[in-house]
Amino acid sequence: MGFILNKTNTKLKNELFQRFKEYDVTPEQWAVLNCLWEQEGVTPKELADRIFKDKPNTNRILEKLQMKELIIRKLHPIDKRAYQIFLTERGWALKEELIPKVMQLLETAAIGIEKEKIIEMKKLLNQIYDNLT
Amino acid sequence: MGFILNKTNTKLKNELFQRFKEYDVTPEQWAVLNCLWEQEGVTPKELADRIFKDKPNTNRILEKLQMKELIIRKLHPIDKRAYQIFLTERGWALKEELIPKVMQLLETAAIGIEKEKIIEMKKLLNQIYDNLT
DNA sequence: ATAATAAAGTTGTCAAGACAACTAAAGTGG
DNA sequence: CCACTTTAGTTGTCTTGACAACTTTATTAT
Repeated sequence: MGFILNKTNTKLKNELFQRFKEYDVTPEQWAVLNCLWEQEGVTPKELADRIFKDKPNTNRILEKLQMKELIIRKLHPIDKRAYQIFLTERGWALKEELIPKVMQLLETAAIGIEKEKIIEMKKLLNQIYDNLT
Repeated sequence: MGFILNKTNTKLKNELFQRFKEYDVTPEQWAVLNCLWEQEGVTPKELADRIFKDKPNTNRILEKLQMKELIIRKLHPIDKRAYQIFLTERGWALKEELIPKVMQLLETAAIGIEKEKIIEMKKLLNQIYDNLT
C-alpha cells in the first residue's frame, strides 16, 4: 500500500516537474505559489502550515522563489520577527501558465477513471492522513 | 489531488521512519530489504527496477545497507560488471522485526476504512501510475 | 516590570529523488 | 576480429524532507 502510494506520488510529482521545467518552477514551489495566488501577504509560518511542510523547508522554497524574483518578502508591520510574502508581477503572471499545465496532467492521470472514484480516493487519502495524526 | 497524495504519502513514510528508528532503517532501505527477503542474489539494477527507483539512488541505498552490515555484495559469476546482493544474518533477522511494524502501521492507517476500499484505492493508484507512463 | 516561555525565522546535517556524465564490461555489426 | 552500441555501476549536483540547534522578538506569569 505505502509502496504503491509512494510510487504513484513520485511519478506524478516528477511528471509535474517535467511540465513545469520550461518555467523553472518545481512542484513544491508551485504549491507555495498556489497559496499566494489565493492570498498574498501571509507569513512563511502560515504558508508552511498550508502546504504541510515544516518551517525550514518552506523557508528554503521561499528563498528559491525569491531568487527567481517570483515573490518578495516585506517586513511584517506588527510582528518584527515575521515577514509577509507577496507575489511579484512575474509571480502573478505564472498563474495563467501553470494552472492549465496542472489541469492537463490531472486529466491525463485520471484517464479511464470516473470522477466519483477520484473524489472517493481523495476522501480516503485524507482519512488515512487523519488516522496517522 | 496530487497535493493530498503527496501529503498522505509523506506522512505515511514519516510514520514508518519513526517506527523503524530503533532499527536504524529507513522506509527506502526497508523496500530494498523487502525485495531481498523474497529473493537474494539479484543485481542492483534488478533491485532498482523492483523498487521503481533509478540506479544512482538504489546504489546509495545499498551503500548504506552495506555500511550497516545488513547486506553484502558479491561479484556476479558471469557478468563482470555486475554484483549480486545477499542478506547478512542481521539482514535476515530484521525481517521478523520490521514486518510487524509495517502491518501495525497499515492497520492504523486503515482505521474506519473497509478492506475493499483499500483494494480499490490500490487499483486506482496503479492505474494512475500507468496513465502517466 | 522582569523573568520564563513560546513563536518566527534561520542554519546545518543527513537521507532521498532526478539527472547528467563517466568507467568498464558485454553484446552486436560489419 | 574490431569498431560501435548498449548496459551495470559509480560519482557529482540540485532540490526536497525531517530534525536539531540557534537568534530574535512576543507573550505570559509572577
